[in-house]
Amino acid sequence: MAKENQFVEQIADINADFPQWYTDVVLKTKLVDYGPVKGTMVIRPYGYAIWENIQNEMNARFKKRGVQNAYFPLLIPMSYFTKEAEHVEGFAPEVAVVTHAGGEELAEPLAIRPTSETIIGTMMSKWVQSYRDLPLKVNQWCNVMRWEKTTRPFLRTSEFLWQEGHTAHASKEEAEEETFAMLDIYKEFAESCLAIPVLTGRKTEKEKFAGAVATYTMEAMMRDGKSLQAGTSHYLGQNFASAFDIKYLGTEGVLQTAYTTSWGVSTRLIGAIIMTHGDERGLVLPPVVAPIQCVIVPIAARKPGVVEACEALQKELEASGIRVTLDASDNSPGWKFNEWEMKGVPVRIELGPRDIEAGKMICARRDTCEKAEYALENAADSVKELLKTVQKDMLEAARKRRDSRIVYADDIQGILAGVDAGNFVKAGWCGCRDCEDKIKEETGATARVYAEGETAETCAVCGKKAEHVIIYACAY
RNA sequence: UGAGGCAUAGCGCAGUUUGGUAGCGCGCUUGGUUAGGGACCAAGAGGUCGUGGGUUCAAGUCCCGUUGCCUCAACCA
Repeated sequence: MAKENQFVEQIADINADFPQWYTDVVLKTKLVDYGPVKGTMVIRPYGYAIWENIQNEMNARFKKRGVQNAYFPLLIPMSYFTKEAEHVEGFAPEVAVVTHAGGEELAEPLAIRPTSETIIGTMMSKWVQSYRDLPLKVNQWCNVMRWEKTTRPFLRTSEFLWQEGHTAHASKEEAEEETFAMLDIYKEFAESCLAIPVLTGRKTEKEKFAGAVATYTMEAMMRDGKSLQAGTSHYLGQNFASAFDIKYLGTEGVLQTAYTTSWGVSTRLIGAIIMTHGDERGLVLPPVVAPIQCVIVPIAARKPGVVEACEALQKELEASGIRVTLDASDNSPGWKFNEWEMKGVPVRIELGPRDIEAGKMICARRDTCEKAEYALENAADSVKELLKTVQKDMLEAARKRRDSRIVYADDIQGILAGVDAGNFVKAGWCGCRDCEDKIKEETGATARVYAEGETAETCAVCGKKAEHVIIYACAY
């Protein structure tokens, strides 16, 4: 019992105090540390490795769609922002501005990018002359800065890392298709790599990106029932192309304005992984992006042959492409079990004299905490198979949790009761802004996304005919 | 930005009411022992008490300011 208590002291009880659990976990598993400037975080190697795995998976998908990586400057002339009216209004309050450099006040203040539509639009206008230059598809991995009031590691920080893709097209149809295709890629990525089931669809006018014609989102349900916007894809129409003069000569020899899109996901995805899969023992990382997929814990390491057997197994797993670590530290096996569980390593192998004697190993999976015996022969195949199973089961478990917590409501009390109980709530909406505002005001929930293809009789607020079904939830 | 809470060794805390030489547990270092869910013994190292000012013979403790963090609310990926 004393040992149980010791374990509990490490991180807050996930059921009793989820926000504290989150903070404890991200710090204690060494994903992040706080930076010296308010709202900044240091992404430590264990956290950054997750980001690198995310980047690798996404880059492969982007490149398949003909998107090339590039890099645009951090500093953007303030005047660029004023060219698109809605955009500047939306971002002005949170832009950090450089006013001095080289010991002098600058003639024109420079914005630290909160997003790069303006500078990329400017460059695109230079690069696009002919329909032959289209479509133009670039992506950049970079940092952006948004001066937020309240911050939390990964979920909301003053500076964060993301990718932002920007494309320009000759036609509306093509640009819209690109917008949807990227949303599909995000969804497929979230589900197959992060094991996070997402709801995708359009945002309301109130919730859309400043300057977009339409914003499409993927929303994920966190353990506490709140929704996290995990990625967005914007159809920008000709808003930015007009403002930044992205024009081309078409096949008819007529000058035309292009259509653009932008889309992004951020390090917030790491927060989504933590809050979707985490449990009372700490992190549970999906194998595809886990920095360490498998840890080998030697039992009775001093007995002859144990270390050698563990090293041989490590080599074998490494050779087959598994990210494996051998924990050869002096800590007791029990200590290591807890430590690696807190760090969310998907599969743990226990290997001791008994197992070696019998030609076996014990594999414990992190998602269910089940242990099972496997033959040491073909160990790499068994571990690979197990990692796949864990990945698949994590998605299924998350999907079940989420689906059991989507409810319907007819009125505002129903929405309030639903979100208070940690649900996503589907309800009819007449389409007017007043009703949307009223829900926010009275329930704290916001319209996360349109429920495509669903119908309802009446608006939950005003009782008039419902034009849409909306998924409401409290959001991060 | 509004309301509340917190800040003392790497981490978690006591000490503040009533001012009087800086404490505890874990971790860390060294040596020895250690088999499967946070091992044990022994000896050590480690703190200008967030920060600036004030009161006092004397401040972790009292007074004023300030910064950061946490929770809730408003704004946002």
